[in-house]
Amino acid sequence: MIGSSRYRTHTCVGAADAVGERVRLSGWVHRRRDHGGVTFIDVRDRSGVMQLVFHPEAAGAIEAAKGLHPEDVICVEGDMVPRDAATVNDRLPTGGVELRADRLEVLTSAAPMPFSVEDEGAEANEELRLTYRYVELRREARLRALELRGAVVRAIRAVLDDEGFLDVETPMLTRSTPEGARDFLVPARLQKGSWYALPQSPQLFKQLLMIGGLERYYQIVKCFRDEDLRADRQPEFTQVDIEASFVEQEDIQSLVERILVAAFAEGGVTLTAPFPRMTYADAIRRFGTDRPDLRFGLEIQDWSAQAAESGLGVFEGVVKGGGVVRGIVVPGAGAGMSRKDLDGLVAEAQQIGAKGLVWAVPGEDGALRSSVKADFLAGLPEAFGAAEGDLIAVVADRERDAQNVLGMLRGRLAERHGLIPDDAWEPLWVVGFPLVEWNEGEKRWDSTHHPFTSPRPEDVDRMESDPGAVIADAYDVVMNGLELGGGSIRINDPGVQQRALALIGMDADEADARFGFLLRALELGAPPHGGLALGLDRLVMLIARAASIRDVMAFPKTATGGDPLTGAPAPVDDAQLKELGVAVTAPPPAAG
RNA sequence: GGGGGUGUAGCUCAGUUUGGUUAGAGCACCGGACUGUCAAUCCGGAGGCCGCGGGUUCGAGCCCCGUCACUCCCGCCA
Repeated sequence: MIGSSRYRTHTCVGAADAVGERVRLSGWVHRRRDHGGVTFIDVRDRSGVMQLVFHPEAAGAIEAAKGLHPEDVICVEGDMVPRDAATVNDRLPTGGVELRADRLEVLTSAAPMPFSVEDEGAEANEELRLTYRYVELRREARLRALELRGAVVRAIRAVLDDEGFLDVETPMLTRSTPEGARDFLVPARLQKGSWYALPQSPQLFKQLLMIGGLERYYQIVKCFRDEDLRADRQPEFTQVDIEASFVEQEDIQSLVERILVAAFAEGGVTLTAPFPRMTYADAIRRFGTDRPDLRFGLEIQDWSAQAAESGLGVFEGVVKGGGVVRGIVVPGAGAGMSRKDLDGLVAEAQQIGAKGLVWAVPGEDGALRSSVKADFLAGLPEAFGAAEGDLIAVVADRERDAQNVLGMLRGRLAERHGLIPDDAWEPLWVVGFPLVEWNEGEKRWDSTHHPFTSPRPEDVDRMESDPGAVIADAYDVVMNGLELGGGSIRINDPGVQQRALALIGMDADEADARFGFLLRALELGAPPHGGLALGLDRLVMLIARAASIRDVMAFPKTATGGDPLTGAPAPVDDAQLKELGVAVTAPPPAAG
């Protein structure tokens, strides 16, 4: 064990094997039980907890023990002894032994805690826990999450190192690119008026490494995106970034499968490779999302043809206008839902983006409880295979919007009605993404993945004539409805790259100004290459069965991007700004 | 930018339904008792800008308006 024996000869849990020995432990006071005569202290270090017992004979030590407070840092010495049979604690890994302490040194005394370390059942509110994150990290659950994260990283590195991948660092101060997420910017003091951007991913650098002949690169690296936060999204996060030369899609996929099998094994989850594949088109059609959760059914069904003849004005109008009428069946969900619940479901659908929602619940003898007159829905339960007590939710809209709403409702309803099995793991490759998508607001084509993604070779000829039909050599890996990572085979032909940039509205001059360095590099001998990036935080969150990405990060930020511990972000001195040539136009933040 | 939830002692929460005396409990804290506990127990004490601001009212923790913080979701996140 690393560490001077001045402080300890064993860890708290390790000492359990040292019965009969003289033992010294250091750690935090977990709990104190003072019986007037005999006094017990549970001392805790990273390994866990050991019970100390102080007897009145241990003069000096017991007086000090009676004065201890939770979280005092102490060093104790004594004899490891087995406990009497009657006092064994089966709920504690070290419950068969105890340290009969006769020397106690308080290394540091602690002020009263802002919240209890030992009572993990009482979760203090998250802002307070983040303000005192270093106290919260002492809790078992936090500690184990970080240990798991470390183990997952080690497992991933082992796979990549075995395969000859080289860990190479890329710059954090780099160039802003207009596509994708909003950049975090850093002013350049030596070139006032110019800015660095923090990387959204090392995308271009890893391609340049391939052109540089590295052949196999990986990096476990921080990335930055200035967008709104979510339970599974932080402004700075970690990617497992991978790129390889002379590879095809299947090579990357099987490598990533080996990585994920090893990573999930750290959490006791056995995954079977190869993972199933599904095309983007199928994913959207069946599940209304490009990252389907396959742990449950509730597939989207089409009722457009029948709806066109239903007699219901909304349905007929939508279908005539080129839209669709589609729905999902939630087994057993309708039986317990009141009119108020069902109205709430309609409101929820509208908040998600639906214009409306028609619900129906088949009852006894073919009766139908529904939000519109049952006559309009004749044949619907039969067509959808709905049984008595099931909930049928139907949306009529443009195809894209209907699929989107139903996709979201599908997940929410499955969750709410307990249709998601515990400890189920359903990995999936989604492939065959379109190269570009039409951006109606901006009236232009946007990259689905990013502008360096290669079209399938057989589609290159159609890039100009029918851009929307071009399929990309891109692939996402999905687990339980969460996107774990995505990648692609990259363009390695400068001409095709130029055409890809032109397709998303970048003329030759602009392309040259922004990505001239890449185009030039592609002209100087670029091997075929491709790769993928995994979201490490999300991956660990899944393996840890955590509810939030924050649970597997040591120092996460709040939903408004703040760090209650350090107070970041914060205003800076005028002198600092002047030195950088930066002026602030925003009003000063209100004092807390 | 939009929708929902939360905010009362250091912490976790009750009190808000139906406005009405001095706002309670457990843990933590301070003092005391206790020789085998493991959420130790028992006795006593201290601790409150009821998030903040405004309004209604004879009277507001409770009703109304605004605002802030945290949180979940939509938008956003190549």
